[in-house]
Amino acid sequence: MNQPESRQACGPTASEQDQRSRERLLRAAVDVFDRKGYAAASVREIVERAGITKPVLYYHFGSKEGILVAILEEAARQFQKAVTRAAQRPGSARERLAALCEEIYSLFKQNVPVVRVAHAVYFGPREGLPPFDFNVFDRTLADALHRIVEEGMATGELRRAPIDDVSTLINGVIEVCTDQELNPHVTPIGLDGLHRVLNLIFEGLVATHEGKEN
Amino acid sequence: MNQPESRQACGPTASEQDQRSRERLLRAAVDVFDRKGYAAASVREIVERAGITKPVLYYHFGSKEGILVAILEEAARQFQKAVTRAAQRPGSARERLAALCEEIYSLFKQNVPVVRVAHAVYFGPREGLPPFDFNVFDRTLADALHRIVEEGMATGELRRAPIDDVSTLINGVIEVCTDQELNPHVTPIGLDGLHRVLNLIFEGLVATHEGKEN
DNA sequence: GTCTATACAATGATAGAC
DNA sequence: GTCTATCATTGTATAGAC
Repeated sequence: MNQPESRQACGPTASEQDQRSRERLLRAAVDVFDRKGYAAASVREIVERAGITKPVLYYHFGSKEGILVAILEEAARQFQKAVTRAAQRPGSARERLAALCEEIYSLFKQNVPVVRVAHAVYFGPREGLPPFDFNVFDRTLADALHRIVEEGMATGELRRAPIDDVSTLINGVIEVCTDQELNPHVTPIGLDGLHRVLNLIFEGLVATHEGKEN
Repeated sequence: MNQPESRQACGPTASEQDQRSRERLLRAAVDVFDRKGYAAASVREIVERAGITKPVLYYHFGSKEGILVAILEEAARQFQKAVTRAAQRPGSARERLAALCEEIYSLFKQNVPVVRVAHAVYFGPREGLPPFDFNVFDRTLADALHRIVEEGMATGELRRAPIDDVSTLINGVIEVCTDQELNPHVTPIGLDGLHRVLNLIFEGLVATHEGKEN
């Protein structure tokens, strides 16, 4: 995999060819898993779409499950990177929460097929699960949310309330907006809509706030 | 199916036996679809679990897909019934929205396996879909939400805002709470949590409301 | 590292008796 | 309406040559 490359430029190396096949397989697998579902996807269709043959897939990933795990691991890396990046931004709690939601929404919007595959596996059957820790997504997001909300309450910017409830609520906003991107029959609310909904929960839905102290 | 029953009570009728097999098959199918996923579920396992044989399944439902559609249709009926019942309740917009959320949450909580199956198919692969209108769920809920929110704004109880944004928000609260029931790794927020989160969005997250007029 | 050819298990569905 | 027995197809995975 990592052998030194002391050679002239005269066509693809063996390991370059290697990487190219790997990437083609990953792209093809995401596409087929997305359209057919993991269980109904056939190795035959994946390799045909990648323009190579079956043994190449088994050489690189060992099994059909192996290529799914590789996809999920890459998705988890991207997700953690995005959340970490957003969580480190400066500003008020409200700004930082909005930035976090925006970051995740954009990431999902740019990778809809992968997100659909991950979503399907996450909520999918409990028997026959691939060896992958699905809760990295939850934990990563929950930690970031918890930290920001806690600070927002400490500075008095946010109302006192159970932190986990607030996290759940923000989680719901992200979820409902991203889920709209996954469903082909629904017209997504978009980034603007996401911000409008966030404003709603910060300002509150009721018109008169006579009893808001606590 | 509906032949008259002019006979003494001396053991199960043919049509009674019929219904019994049908129900056993439906229960077994929900269980196996839930655990293995629709595509990975085998007819063999379903009929074994139901304690009957393959031809009985094909006699009643025609195909593996047919039994899935039957499950979804029954789920849609239950859902519409629950939403209609909740939407007709009296009270303030806030009370009615809470009642609607509670009704749906309770229905889902009492039928987790079926909901998981429906959820998986709803977000599942677009190719190989069963002949079923998945948007009955969306439309039923969206209509009910729209009506209540509209009335709440007309009476001045709720702040003026895009109705669809408010609907999306309530939708997100329902979604995030019910999704927690579907994921075995997460401890659900429960009915109390649902109400706390709803209170949060009605009252708003920010501590000081200096610019809350529109 | 990639190919051709194939092993072998499991699947959805049906024919025909009762 | 329910059974036994069976079919044709498709699936994942691999052996062995290059």
